[in-house]
Amino acid sequence: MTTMLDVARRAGVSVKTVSRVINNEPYVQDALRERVKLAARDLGYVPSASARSLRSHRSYQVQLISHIMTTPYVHAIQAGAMQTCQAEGYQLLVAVLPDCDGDPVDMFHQRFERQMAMKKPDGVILVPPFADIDAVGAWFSEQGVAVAKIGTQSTLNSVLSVRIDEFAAARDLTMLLIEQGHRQIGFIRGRENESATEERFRGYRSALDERGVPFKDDLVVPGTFDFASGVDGGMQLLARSKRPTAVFASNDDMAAGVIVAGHRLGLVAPRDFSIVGFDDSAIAEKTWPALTTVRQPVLEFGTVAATELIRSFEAAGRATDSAVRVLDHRLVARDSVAKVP
Amino acid sequence: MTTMLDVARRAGVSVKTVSRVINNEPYVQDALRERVKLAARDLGYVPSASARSLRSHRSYQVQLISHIMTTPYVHAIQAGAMQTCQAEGYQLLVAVLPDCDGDPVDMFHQRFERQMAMKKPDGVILVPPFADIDAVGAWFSEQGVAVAKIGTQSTLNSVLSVRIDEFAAARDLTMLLIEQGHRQIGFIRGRENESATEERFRGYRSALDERGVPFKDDLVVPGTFDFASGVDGGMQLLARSKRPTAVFASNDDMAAGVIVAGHRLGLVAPRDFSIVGFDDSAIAEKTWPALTTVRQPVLEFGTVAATELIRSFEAAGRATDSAVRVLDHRLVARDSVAKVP
DNA sequence: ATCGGATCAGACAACGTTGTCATGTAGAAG
DNA sequence: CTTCTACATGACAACGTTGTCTGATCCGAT
Repeated sequence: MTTMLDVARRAGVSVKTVSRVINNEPYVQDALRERVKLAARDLGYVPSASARSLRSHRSYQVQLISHIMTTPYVHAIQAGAMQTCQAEGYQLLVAVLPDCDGDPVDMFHQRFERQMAMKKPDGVILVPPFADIDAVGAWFSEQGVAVAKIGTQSTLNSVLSVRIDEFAAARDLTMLLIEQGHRQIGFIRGRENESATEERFRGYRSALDERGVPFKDDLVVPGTFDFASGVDGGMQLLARSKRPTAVFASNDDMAAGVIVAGHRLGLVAPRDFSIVGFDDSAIAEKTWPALTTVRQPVLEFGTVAATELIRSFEAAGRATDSAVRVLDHRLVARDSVAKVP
Repeated sequence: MTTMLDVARRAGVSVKTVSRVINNEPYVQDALRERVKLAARDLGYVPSASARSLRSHRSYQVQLISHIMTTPYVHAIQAGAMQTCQAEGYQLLVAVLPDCDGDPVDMFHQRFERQMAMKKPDGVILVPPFADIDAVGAWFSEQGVAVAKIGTQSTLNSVLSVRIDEFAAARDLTMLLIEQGHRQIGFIRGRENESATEERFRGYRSALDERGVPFKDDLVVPGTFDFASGVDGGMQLLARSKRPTAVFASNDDMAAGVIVAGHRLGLVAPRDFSIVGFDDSAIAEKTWPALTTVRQPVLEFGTVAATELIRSFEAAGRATDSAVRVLDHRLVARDSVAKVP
């Protein structure tokens, strides 16, 4: 293994100068800088991450923390974050905290205290539902770790938040249904205690109100963002004698469930009922009919979060500006919505 | 931050003794061992990963390398591997190598040489298509990194391989179709140059031969394991005047595509044609009809690979036994297959 | 009593980098 | 011509752990 010392000898300078060149520090003359770079390239020198982080107390690692790993939403965020991390010379660590009851903050404390001490990540990316628990973000902040939250409304000081305007998106989507003549629109909620659930519902209600469509309590059923709960919700809504003409499922997986529920009842979308999802995840174009939905730039969530995070501790001296990045959403009209006859 | 020195002082021993206790090395008396453990617990001591790996030349990291991050197959493997790594005190790093032409070995060399030098992972997990390129596995082996390959037939010396018997699984699935009276069975292949593609095809052919069903060349169409290619393949097979009565798609995503292709042609499964997939991935139960398929224990692939990997460098002295782990598959009969009228 | 081996514990150096401080140089200001 | 400042470089220690080596103790066998 070639070390800084080897490079230093080859370039005829001290190790410290090599270090300065490698880390782009000032106070090295251009000619010398070039000589060192050349020597490093010649020898195929690569800095040792462990030595570097041992000495500098920085890990060059970003930790992504999620509840579950097998949802396309989390997956896409991971893909985006990884892309950025790789490009910037950071490493993305992925951790999953499985379900467990009790205080989430305690859980985090217990689970991450050890890891934080071992290998303090420079930053963490939090996705829902953790992003929605202020105390979790606050805890990491206290530990001196930069925090980026994804998809949440809740904004905390000194914490970056990346999301779309879920309210507006849900409102747009509902408007589309109303414009097609629907006035009986069922709604399947997401997991409770997540801001997305509430925002999407607010958007739905707002569109109703705005267009003078009466809101009916019994058209709203609970859900948990997963396929099975979509089937349940779909059965509840579609089995009625006077069933809604359209269903707004709070995400695509649940919307796929509603389609299946329809089939079980002998109903085919969009002939017998219209259905919309949310997220534009992979399944949205794999169902029949393909889902009309609203696209979140999920991959971009990941890249933006990672980029801002890295920027924030790269410029360590500057104050951590708690920014909120609201990215654009986009309505994706496919085949699951039809005009009311 | 509390260090070994703090623990040593508190327990009244030398740092080296603390090190021995922490790493479960022999030659420490039980009483002393307990005293040290107590002191460590009292102080909330956690070893520093960077110092440890700087000195011991081990990273306590396992690297998962995949082609693409957004497939449920890779995802499940990641989830399994992570689970094990977390439990064993290792960290799972995830890297994605996007498409690019040229020699894959060159690509790996270029992309990982730097990372290998910086933070030599103790082991790597390779998934298809990389698992199928012997030279890639060999390269890592040469670098002194333990290698585990997933889902590939190709076995290399001193490399662990975790998979199911794809041939037998495909054979079973085809048998099921034949038993339902199908004799015109279309087949959609996977990506070429992956052993899974060939093995599944071999299984299909073998079942045909065994039951005396004539094999027809024109019933086999190409595919790439993704949804869109399933739609294409489905269109090719089902649009014919004399269409097959069943289709074997080499994975579930493509099978979902065939269902959609059917709809486009006005055909409904399983009434107008039967369809089977492969993998039992998440989408298999989200389609209508739900897919009959064969389940690969993908999550277990991850856990087994990680476990064996860790075991292998934990017992560094022992010879690296190049094992092949063949896990059990299971036929999952859902609703996409019907008897031939 | 003496020896030999197994067991136990500690002193010390080393891993490869970066932070601190000291030193040297050149140009500007007095 | 001196003094000051800004820029350039290097010597050295330190980060927290583990590998190596040496020494001490204990037991049973000579």
